[in-house]
Amino acid sequence: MKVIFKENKVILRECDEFNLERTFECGQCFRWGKTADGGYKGVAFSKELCLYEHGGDIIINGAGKADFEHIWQDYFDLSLDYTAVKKELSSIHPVLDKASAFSGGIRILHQEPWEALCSFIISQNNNIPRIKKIINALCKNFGDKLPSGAYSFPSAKRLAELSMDDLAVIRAGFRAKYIIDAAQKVSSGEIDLISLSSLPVPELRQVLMKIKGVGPKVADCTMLYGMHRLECFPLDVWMKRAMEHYFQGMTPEDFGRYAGIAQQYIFHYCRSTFADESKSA
DNA sequence: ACCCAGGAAATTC
DNA sequence: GAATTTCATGGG
Repeated sequence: MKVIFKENKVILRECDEFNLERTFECGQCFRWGKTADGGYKGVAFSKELCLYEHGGDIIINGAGKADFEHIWQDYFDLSLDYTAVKKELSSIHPVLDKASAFSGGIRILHQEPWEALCSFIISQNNNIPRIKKIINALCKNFGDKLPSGAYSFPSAKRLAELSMDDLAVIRAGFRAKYIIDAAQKVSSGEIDLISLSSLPVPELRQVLMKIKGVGPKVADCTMLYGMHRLECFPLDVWMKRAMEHYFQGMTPEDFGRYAGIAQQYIFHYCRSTFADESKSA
């Protein structure tokens, strides 16, 4: 991959395995959306960015060299060779081979730990359009206004000050008390997401689950999407179905060090396949 | 009116 | 302890 810096723009040439739509719409993040001109715009690390695919290049609009090297290279996981990852996954199971080939271009974003934790608490027993709506309201009401007019994701410290009444405007329902508990534990230092993120996965999972509203699934999503622990394999209703259908007798550990990427490939594959079945039925 | 939504806590058996 | 019910809210 070649990286070209141009004013406030970064161009990625010969960047394999980066499909914007699949990466942003696969359910790992909730603050990116398609623009009228076919790009994807979103906010992360309190900065707004817009990406385009153009003639085989990826164009990152709104980032200079410093931010690219400090934030976005890591955020978009650009140093991992996904072609090699796919090859490694393909040999684990025939269906995974199929799912990997089908779902090329998905990258696991390295989001901020607090944003991932908070977002996946909100995601429980919920659907993606409404998750996005709630998070959007959360940012608009309690985040900081950026120069672009967009809003940052509010810090744990900011949310820890809020009462249930304050938080009612985001219409999070029963999840509101979980958000406040998480914000208090994180901002007080009782659960220090940064220093914890080097713990072994099983221990880290147990600590995260001390937060109200955080069970195994939310904990694993936080680790996978917010701490880049690629060996995590969140088991939701879709994945449980997939495990019964295609991977009987296998456990998340059987998917190896890139289990989280495998999980995304399988998720995308299953949803597309089942959606097609219901269309043709 | 009824059903479901990338779950987890509370309750019941 | 494992199975079931409840939890707010909005969209289809």
